[in-house]
Amino acid sequence: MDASEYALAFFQKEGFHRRSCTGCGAAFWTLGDHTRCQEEPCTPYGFLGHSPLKRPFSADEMRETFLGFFERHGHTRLRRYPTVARWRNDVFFTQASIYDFQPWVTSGAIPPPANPLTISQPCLRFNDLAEVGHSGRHHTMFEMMAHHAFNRPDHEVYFKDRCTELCHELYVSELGCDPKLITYKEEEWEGGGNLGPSLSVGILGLEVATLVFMEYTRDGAATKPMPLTVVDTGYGLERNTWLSQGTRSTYEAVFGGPYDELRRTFPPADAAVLVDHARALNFLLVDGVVPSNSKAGYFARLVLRRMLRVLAKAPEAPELVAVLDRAGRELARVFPEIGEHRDDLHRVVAAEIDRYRESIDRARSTIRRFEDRLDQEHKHVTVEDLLGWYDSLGVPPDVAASELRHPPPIPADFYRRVVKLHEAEAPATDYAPSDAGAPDVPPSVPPTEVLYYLDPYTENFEAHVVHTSGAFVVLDRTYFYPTGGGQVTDTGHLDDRPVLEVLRKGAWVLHRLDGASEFTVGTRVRGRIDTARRTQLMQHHTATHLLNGALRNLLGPHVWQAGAYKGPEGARIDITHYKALSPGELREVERAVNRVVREGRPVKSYFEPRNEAERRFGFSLYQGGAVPGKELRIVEIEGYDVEACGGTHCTRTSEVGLVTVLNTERIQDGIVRLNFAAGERALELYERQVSALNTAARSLGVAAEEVPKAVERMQAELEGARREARAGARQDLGAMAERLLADGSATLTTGSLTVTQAHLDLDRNGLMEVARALTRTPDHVAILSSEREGRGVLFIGSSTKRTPADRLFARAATVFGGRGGGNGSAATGVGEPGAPLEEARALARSLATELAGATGGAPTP
RNA sequence: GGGCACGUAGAUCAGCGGAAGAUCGCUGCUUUCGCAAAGCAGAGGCCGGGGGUUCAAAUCCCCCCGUGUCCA
Repeated sequence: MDASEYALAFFQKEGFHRRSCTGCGAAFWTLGDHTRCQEEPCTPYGFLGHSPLKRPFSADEMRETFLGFFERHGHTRLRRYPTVARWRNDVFFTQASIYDFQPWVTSGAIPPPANPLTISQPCLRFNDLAEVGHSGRHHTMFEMMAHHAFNRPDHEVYFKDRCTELCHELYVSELGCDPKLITYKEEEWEGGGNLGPSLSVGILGLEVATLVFMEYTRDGAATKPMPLTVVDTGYGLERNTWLSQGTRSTYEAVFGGPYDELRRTFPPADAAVLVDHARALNFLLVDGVVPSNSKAGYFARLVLRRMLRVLAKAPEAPELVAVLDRAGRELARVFPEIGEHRDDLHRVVAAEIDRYRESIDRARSTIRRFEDRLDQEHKHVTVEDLLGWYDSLGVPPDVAASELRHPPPIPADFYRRVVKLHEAEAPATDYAPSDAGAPDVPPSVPPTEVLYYLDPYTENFEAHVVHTSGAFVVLDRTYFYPTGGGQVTDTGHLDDRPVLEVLRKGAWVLHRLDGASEFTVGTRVRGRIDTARRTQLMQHHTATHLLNGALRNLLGPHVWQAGAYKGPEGARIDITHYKALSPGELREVERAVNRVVREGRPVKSYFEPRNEAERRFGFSLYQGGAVPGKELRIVEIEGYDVEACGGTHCTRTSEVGLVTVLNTERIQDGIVRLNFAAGERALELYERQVSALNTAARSLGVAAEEVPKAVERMQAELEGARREARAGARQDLGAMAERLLADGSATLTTGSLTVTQAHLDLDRNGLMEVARALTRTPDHVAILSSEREGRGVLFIGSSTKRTPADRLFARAATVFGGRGGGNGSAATGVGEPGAPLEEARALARSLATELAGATGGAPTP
């Protein structure tokens, strides 16, 4: 990046000079006479014990000071966004304040909620999990304080100069830092296809802030200016609080009381892990993450289990919920939503703790059995075994070792070796935009005016064609609803041409026809919506909100919508929940929903400023994901459910008609899916089910209500009959064996050995059963053959070691030709077509009598 | 999203190419005034589902389904 990028007028005016750090070589700006940038490792921490700021700040004070400062300087204060980045599918968590505005605001698709703005955004990062507690400054959850500005060519808010000036003023005037202590280090920033200059702000060894200026887009090797430039700053709340206090670690500075209390029982590193994880878990849970084995839920499980493991180290340790609660109370002062869900949060945590205990108990017994087996072979458990158990059973190595009589030493790099186990695996799939397949629209085309919010019942309208591309048509205005928010596309007609699909791309709505568009730009067209389909979609969408509301009421506020689909044939909603729904819960939900349907409550859809809406309804608004923009579209079912939603809805709940939940399934750990239908479709399905039930009742000859009982009875009968048949067959085969024994021509007794041989009309299993019956007595050899599909089948059983069945078979096989084998007590095989079965049996028999130490008579047929 | 482990009797599990097992629980009998206990006898299995390989599959291979776990 060109050095001129950093030659800010602000630096010139204030008299900063540019130096090259003798440590890392990077260029930096300063008012002081530093030869090195004021960041670790070039400069060691110099604030421990004596802070450069005017006074120590608590975390709450620091946050308020920061936000207040930027408010006074023309910024709008925003409430935090959820820590779970539901509006993005490339990441699970909000990892920086700018994530709140990606991709829609930063790409220019949607205006920012305020401009400029300031926010303190709780962020979650799990990459340095192992460092937490040890480094003194790593956290899984931290707050990124920030001021952002979004500049359009026609509306410049501020950029490098003003941003740096604000930052400098914050530290110097507001926080009382000696201006000579601050260095601004030049750094190139690049991410997400964008790049720009950035300044890293260092004070006495600590990087306290980063100022990033998103200015260019990467286009291969070349770069081009962005139409929208972005000021992206980040000031770590924890670091700045630490700076102001100069304590040994950030944990003491930030966590105060809860940390000190835990220090009475735990060493510093463990106490830090507990307070850090407790804070992260509070946010995760309140934002609707249910612990599970994959995706976002796994991280909740991970931190929860780590807490349990740390707590297990001390016998007098508090309960996990107590630690969680203590952290929650601190947070609730600033984030009231955390205090509101306490009881529900406890239920979720209790369920997860139970699961962990069960899981460990299971693993323990597996480990014990494994060692028992090894003992018999005089072997011991290896480190590889421990790794395997951690990976597949989830037993931490110390727990496993405590279970073993001869544990291997646990290597220090155990967890690094676990990571190695996973190195060769395929990476997670990438972000795929939802408008795939739609062509780009030139920016000169005026944005589409969407009318479906004005009146969702409109069937016919007129509009002008403003752009066409292949089969796609863009109108100046449209009532067609494009696929989005889980609601599928409208269909209908433009003049006589069928509209198969409607997509949203940026500011435009694209109508896909059944073939190349022949419309010319400027033509007036008549649009007609397929209203039967649209009505069904609206019913499904409103029913989705009703279900969501009912589920949250019944199960608790940990229930969040984790996905939804509203099609013409049916709909589904996925919710976060820690166990499968019982039939009773399901019935209750269905009843509650249909009661609200019958009540005919108004469904109000309106736009409202986001801060106002958030203040009134809280974060549960964002069931479908956080929606950027100054204004939110609110869909409110009076007294029941409120969500930010872009879909089309009925205006009264009674229009939904009927909601029937078809079934539920646990689609993954922590997520339950409800398949349902509403309106016409629900009736249709209902009718179909009733008619199926009636048909079944008729053929069973019982009343409809009796069908379950009748089926149960039939199943029991069937089971009994099958058992009888099996017993009968066995008896028949037993009788056949009796007859063979009674038939002198089939058996031959030589000394103590009895040989029975015969050709029967049975399959291999039949031969086996007869042989089994015959060899129930000791010193018995059974040589049985049959023919199946033109090939001879031979089965030999022996109840004495003197005449091993496999040896007898091997002898028979010399003429039999086929392949087969077995063991001492049973052997079987299939012969070549036309093999002499009789001779084969005779050979086996003569060997048997020979082995029994006696001479046999002539073979009998 | 990916890796690994596991699905066998009501429960917990063994068996890992050659005729489905153990322990507990259950039923009956013996013993007892009765219970507990002991002894004996017995019932109880689509070896998760579907394909394939093989003379032969609970066992080996592939694909599903379910559960657990680790890693993103």
